[in-house]
Amino acid sequence: MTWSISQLSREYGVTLRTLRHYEDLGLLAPERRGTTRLYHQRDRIRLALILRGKRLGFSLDEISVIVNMYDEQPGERGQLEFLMEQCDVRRAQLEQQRRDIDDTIAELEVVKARCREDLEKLS
Amino acid sequence: MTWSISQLSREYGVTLRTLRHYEDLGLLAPERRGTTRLYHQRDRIRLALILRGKRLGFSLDEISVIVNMYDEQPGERGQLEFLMEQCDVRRAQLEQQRRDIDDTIAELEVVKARCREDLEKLS
DNA sequence: TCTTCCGCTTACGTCAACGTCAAGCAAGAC
DNA sequence: GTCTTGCTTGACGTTGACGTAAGCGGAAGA
Repeated sequence: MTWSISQLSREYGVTLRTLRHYEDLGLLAPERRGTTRLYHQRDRIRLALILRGKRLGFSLDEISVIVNMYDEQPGERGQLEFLMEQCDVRRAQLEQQRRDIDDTIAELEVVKARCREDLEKLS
Repeated sequence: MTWSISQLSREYGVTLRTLRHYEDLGLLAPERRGTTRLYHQRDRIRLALILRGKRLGFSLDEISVIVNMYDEQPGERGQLEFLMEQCDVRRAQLEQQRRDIDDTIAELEVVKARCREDLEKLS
């Protein structure tokens, strides 16, 4: 099962340009039948990872690091230790982000409560 | 108690240019003593909100909307309802982000576990 | 055969979020 | 006085993440 560039584009809500751009950056590497791109399941998974990274506000460079972490081959000791370190760094960053999110949600609820009060005074 | 631009800059780890840029966009509005900027507590709070928004990956335009939500005056019914709606929209977005974070953290743990296994095989 | 879709590459354009000078003012140190 | 330090306002430069043509190729339908 493979997909064309426009099928993938429609399905994930991104433009053709975007998909080609990600390829230029080495984030995607679809098969080629002649010059035409053929996307496999592994490309879809990568794309999903990329888009999730974007929703989290990471740059494509950072995303590149992250998605490549998922399919590293075993490698040598130093590299493995570096990879684990990177995991921890990302994790710390993500947990900070989650705290930020919780704080923001809490504050939004305060704003809403104030709105409700003001609305009641108006009626 | 007030702060100069370079004090604020040092404290929050942003450049002078950035602070002036935020002012150009209407995100900050420090007092002026002559031409010199004087930042008050309210400016510090706003800056903290802005930076938190950035950590969450929002654009300065979006951040502008959010921080201005915090200090809207009561206003009329339509506006209040719109504001509450905006709160819900943001909240939904933030909750999606939290799910993304949790998924990513879980996957990072998988990567780390694989690393640990590979390391053990090496020793 | 002609046109109409895809799809391809090349390349310049754009927008956000600043970076990076340049040039100038004002106040305190020497 | 002048030198340094800190602040100011332009204004052009840069980087990331694409947008937007322009121009071409191949397959498929009228």
